[in-house]
Amino acid sequence: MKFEAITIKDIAKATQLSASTVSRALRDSSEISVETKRIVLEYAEKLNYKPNPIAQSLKERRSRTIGVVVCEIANSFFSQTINGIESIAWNNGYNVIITQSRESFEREQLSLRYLTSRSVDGLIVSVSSETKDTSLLQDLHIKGMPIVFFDRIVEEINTHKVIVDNFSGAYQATEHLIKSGCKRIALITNDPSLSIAKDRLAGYQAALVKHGIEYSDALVKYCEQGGMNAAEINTAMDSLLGETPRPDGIFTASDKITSHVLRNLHEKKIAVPKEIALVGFSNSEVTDLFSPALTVITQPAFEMGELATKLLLNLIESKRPVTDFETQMLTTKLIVRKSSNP
Amino acid sequence: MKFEAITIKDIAKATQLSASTVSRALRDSSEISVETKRIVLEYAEKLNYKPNPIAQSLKERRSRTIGVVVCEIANSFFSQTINGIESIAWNNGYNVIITQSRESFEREQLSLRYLTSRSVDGLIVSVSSETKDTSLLQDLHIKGMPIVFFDRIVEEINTHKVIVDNFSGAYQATEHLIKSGCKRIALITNDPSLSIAKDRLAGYQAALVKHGIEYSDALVKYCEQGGMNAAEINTAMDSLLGETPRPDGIFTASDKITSHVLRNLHEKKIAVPKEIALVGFSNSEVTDLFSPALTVITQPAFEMGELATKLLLNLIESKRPVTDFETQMLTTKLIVRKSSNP
DNA sequence: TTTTTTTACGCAATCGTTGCCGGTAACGAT
DNA sequence: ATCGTTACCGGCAACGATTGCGTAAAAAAA
Repeated sequence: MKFEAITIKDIAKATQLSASTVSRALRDSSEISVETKRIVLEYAEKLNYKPNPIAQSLKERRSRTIGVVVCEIANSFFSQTINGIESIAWNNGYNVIITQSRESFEREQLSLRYLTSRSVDGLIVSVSSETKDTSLLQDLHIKGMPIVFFDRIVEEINTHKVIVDNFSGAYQATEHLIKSGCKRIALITNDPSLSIAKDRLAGYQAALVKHGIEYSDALVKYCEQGGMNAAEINTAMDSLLGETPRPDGIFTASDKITSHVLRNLHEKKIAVPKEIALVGFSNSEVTDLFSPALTVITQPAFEMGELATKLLLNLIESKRPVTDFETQMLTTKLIVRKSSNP
Repeated sequence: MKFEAITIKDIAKATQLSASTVSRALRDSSEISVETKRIVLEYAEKLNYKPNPIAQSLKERRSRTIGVVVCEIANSFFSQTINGIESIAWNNGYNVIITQSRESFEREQLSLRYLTSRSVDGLIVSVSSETKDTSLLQDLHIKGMPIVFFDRIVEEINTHKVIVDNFSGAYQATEHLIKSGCKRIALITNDPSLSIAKDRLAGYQAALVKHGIEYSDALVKYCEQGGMNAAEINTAMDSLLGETPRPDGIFTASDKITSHVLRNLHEKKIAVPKEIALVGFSNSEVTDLFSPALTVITQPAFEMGELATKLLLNLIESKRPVTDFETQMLTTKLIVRKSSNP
């Protein structure tokens, strides 16, 4: 079952012209007479001719397609980012192919290989929490593949990056918990190898220091799979709740972790915020409906997607190799709700 | 800035063979000697050769790409469906291009034109709530473009379809509200032109009839934009709450509508389920955390995506035109929680 | 040894589009 | 009459991979 589109040759045959003339007429070349152009355009219009982008890609050695690698589409932050990416890409005639690693290094590698073999013109990447080995990305970067990182960036690769001020976001969240009266604040975050985990940990620590609270390793839990499975978070919670004195506040550093932690607290019938206050990174649009309504740090996800795409298109369409890369840092927003208000 | 991949010609030059021989060696043709194959394969392996899919597409007149049109990625139901679509597509060496209409007919048309001009091999579509004119889709279908509809299907086009049993889902939900003691049950649903809205309305009505409750038009509200903006839902709610006697139960027929309605009830400080019970279609993974925990009808979104893709691949890879189409109907699941338990 | 068959490879065309070169006709200038 | 210009258009080649056809050399059969 095939869907046959009409080609330049069809128009050439019908108009008794050569393919090259038709091509030029369609591209409004000055070498073609007005009359010929009229005939060709009329015919093309009638048959609803659309140039075959595959043939164009082959000829121009570019696909007008960008590849996106995120860990999970069904995650508010990333789906919002993707919206931003698509909006800019579409406006510039670019196509977007989305892949997800589901926090698996192996799947990420497969995605990258797939996308590059599919001849994408550039990549927008947020790495998985399993990704320690960045050699493939390095390789692609060196070979000239335009890459923009966002959110979970790879520090050692020098290219455009889009992030939020994770340090200050975490600082704000932690400070807010302190000001709400919490004395022992736990942090549950992603794998420590991730850039965002490092920055958020630093912000958390800085807020503690600032307010004269002693930092304790025992109150910081890392989730290697970033909350993909509940078990990981439950283990972390069990450990935290075993501490004496028990934490009276938890700062969670990702969407999934935040909701899993709240669920865990519900299951254990621990009152939020009365017994334990909760503040978390989350871009979900329904956290105001949670029980209790969640205090969250949100990221300008859509804007991040837009920005990353603009930067990528700059790279792709730059005539000469770019060596001057920038890291754009946007700001987070703290939305105070009940979960942090004992 | 260009990323140059290695081609068959590079291998040909290096091995002193012709491009055709290299091609045949790579495809393990019997016309090529074992020794030559070894040399070629070794070299290809060393340089990490990957055939250029664009060139292959041009030659084979297929892109191994499927286009997806949904109204919104950042919606649990659709993002889960997309996960299902991608999993099957990838396993079969197919690429997925996702587009969103955001409930706009115009954007949907643009998406369809874009995808077909991009030479996708087939389409998976869930139409927008604005879509009354299906002529473009009809046209594509007639011209031989393989199409599979899911969720919001187009009844008048005869092709494969994947849906859930919306009638019985709505029936269950409504009956559950009745059994929970509700006497006046309102329905807030999508634009009535949508297939799912019709089926869900019918299920709602059937449950009322079955239990001897009179149906009233005043208790049914349609949201043309399917809950894309809160205003639409607030208007519907104001109207419903103005009824006397006021509804004591609401059945909401989509993800977005459900959360907007709950938010509206919160704002109006109406106790759920005490004053008004709430049951809604939702595939969000956090409705158990809502205040109160939501009773929901969930759909097997991932499976729907998988199934739709399998059906589409059947169409695409079928040698002869397919005339025998099927409509696969999966079942919904009612998850009872607090919001319906006065 | 001669003829036939088999093996193993190259040539050229193809997919749709476009850049480059070349060619022709018309026209004015010399 | 000859040359140069300009306007307009066609042919060829190429992008990378694939394939039908042709053919030299090697092997087998006569």
